[in-house]
Amino acid sequence: MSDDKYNPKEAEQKWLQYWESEKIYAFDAKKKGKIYSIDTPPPTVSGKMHIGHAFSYTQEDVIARYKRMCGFNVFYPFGTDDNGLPTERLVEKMKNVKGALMERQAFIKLCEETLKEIRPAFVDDWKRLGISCDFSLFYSTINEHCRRISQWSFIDLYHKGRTYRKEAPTLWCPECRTAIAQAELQDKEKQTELVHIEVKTEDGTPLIFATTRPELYPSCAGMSVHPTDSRYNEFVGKKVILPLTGVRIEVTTDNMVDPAFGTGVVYFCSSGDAQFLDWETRHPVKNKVYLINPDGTMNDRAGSYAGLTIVQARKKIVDDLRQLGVVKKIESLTHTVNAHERCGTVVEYLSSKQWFIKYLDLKNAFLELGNQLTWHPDFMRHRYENWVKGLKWDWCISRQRFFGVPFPVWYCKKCEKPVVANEKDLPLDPLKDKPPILTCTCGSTEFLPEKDVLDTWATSSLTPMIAAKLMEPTLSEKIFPITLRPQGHDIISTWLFYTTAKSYLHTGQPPWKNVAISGWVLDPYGKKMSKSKGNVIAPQEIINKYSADALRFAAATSKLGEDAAFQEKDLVAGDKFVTKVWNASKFAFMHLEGVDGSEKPTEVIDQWILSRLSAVIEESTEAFEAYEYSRARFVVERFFWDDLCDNYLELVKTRLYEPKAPELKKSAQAALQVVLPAVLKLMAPFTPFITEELYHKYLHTKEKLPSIHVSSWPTPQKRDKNAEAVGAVVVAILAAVRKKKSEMKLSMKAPAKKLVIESKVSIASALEDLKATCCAELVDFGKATEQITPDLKVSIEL
RNA sequence: GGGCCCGUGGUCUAGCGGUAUGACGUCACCUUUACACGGUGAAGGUCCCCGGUUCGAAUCCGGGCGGGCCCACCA
Repeated sequence: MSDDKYNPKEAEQKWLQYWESEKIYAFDAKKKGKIYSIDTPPPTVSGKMHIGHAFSYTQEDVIARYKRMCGFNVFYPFGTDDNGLPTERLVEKMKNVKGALMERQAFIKLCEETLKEIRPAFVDDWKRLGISCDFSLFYSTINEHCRRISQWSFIDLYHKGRTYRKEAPTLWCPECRTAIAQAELQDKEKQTELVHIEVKTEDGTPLIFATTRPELYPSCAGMSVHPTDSRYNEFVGKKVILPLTGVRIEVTTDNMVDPAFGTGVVYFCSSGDAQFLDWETRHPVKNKVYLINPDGTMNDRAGSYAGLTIVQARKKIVDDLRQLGVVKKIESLTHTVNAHERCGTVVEYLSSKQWFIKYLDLKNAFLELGNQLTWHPDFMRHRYENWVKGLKWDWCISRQRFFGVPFPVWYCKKCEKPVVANEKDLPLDPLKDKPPILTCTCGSTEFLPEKDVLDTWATSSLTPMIAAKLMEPTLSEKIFPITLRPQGHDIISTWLFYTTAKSYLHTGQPPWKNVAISGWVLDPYGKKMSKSKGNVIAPQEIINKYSADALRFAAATSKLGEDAAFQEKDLVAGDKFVTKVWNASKFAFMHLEGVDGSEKPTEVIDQWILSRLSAVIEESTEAFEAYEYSRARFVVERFFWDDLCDNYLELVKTRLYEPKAPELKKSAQAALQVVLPAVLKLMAPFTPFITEELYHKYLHTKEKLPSIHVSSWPTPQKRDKNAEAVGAVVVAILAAVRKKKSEMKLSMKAPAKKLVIESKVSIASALEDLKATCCAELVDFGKATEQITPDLKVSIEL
């Protein structure tokens, strides 16, 4: 027995299979009582699980396991997000194709097949972590179930008057050739040139403006200066003539002009320009000119620049202006521009027809909804509020892509009136299916299908409903609103906000009760991990090198909402913990053979450890209830290592091996048979594999449950303050003796000739245990010399 | 420019009103019948800086400095 060792590789595989085959984590639809439901984040199928996933999914799983042991019927589904642009990009890369150049249905089929091929291995990474999802409650955001709900959502909002279709300047990605939403923007540092161009008024006075976007020059609509800028007073209200195009425009004033930037003169254009949209609200332009094509090239209205890319056009226009002698200066400039987060391309604003969800009028309602949520940690609510307050656009939900949920919409060929599908026919594809009516109100019988697909967020913002509706209606009503939404702070402005918005629009309620926001995993130096920096740590390799338990142990060190630098030493610590639990259990259960439960803890040291255990159960439970799993892990680990292993087990060894009377051993057994199982259970949410192994090895026959993970969370007993006080003094004396022996470079087994104790707390009841552990030959109570604590002095003679 | 978070021994971290927790690393010692993947001990800290509140501050308040994230601006 003593040389048997724990092999995590074998054991973890064994338990993974066991949990799955025995359906340990299955949601019990028939069970009565309280449900704890989780809106599990569906990871985007894009390669592999990364270390950030490994940490955050562990953190939510720890909570799920705790709740399950507390008796909740835990509803913990698992989904994958494999809809839309990210999948298209992945498939294009894997299969070396371009969606835009393929036949539409062939590309969709290729996406579906590719997903089918890679999904199982992808999901396996999550299973390997030991998360306790019910994997039979599975969804993919592109499957029928999700398409149905996603299309229903659109129709519901359409009938509620919350969707509209409009031709308007929209954020546009020229690389992906689709409209995108505000939330999909990312900052990008860019090196560019600020070109100073001279124009003249009608009477010939020169005026110089500076721009980073000279390619938009053909659509120049006006110029502004700051109203208090004395340099330009004389220009206000006058017209200037643009060289090259000959267009006359008026100089106006605008408070938004920064006199210190460039020359203090702003020119604004009626196309491809974020600034214009803002300027236009104050300086209306009658004839807008859009210069840029959906693919990022210049169109016919750009005259001789037609067909050039934006970058080419910029160069050519500057060259042409230079030949006219009006380019006065070119400065280089680094500035931040908006780029599409999926591909990094600088976005443009293009006028196109798109579907929107109208919600800018609901900011206050969204803020109120955010208030109704319990945030873990609380300060994360500011991120949400900040985002809601800063919303400027309605939500553009149409995407000019292929692999996504189709809009359930057709248009009358004659009057363009949209025709929306019936709910009972969902899911459908207007490119394949017929509209629900034969004749439009205008009399026409011809309809055109909508070709656009829905924004992926339009579907993933429905996950609470998608999850709940995996169950039959009466049950899904109990599951919704979901108890917990776990997610990262990077997607508060997308996933969290959109989900809240949709829930409000459909139901008027918040989608969840709690949100738990996990932090990032940074590299050991505190920098963000990225493939380009080469500092990525693969969780699969970590699990192979250590174990899933060790990885989870490390993941549970960082608090919710806090970024944590990845430290390999945390894995070493996890590994050591697993070994230590194994050995301590082996020791304890070896001495518990033959117990019948009639043993009573009569010795004060045994009462001490039991009382300490109760204190730890209280602390751990309290921490878990506040979603502070890291504190829960910390207190249990300290109790286990310090109180239990280093002190208690040493203090009772003599009584266990060579008891002076049988009752003395029985008293220790009475404590051990409570403490060890409790520690295993307190640690089960963190290290589910080793605790399951030990449960089956030693406790299964007694409790007769199929798994420690469906056993009950320990309950604290009444504390024994006297025993706790005695225990604390005994531990302090033991430490003093150990220190002395260590200073003398002696073995801990070296005898102590004499020990004198001067303590305000009487420790007479623990004397035999202390004496044996210190190997003291003689113990006296009386005046001692060495101050240990204010209430304790000892003298040690070796 | 606005908001939020953070700043503790070499490194990471706990504590968040009574001068400091643990891990890793370093050093010394101990083969003690659960564990050498161990045990015992040691060295190592102006708790970012300056004010204030308080009998007392790492902990609360104000102001700096430094780092990070989100948002806005960027002609």
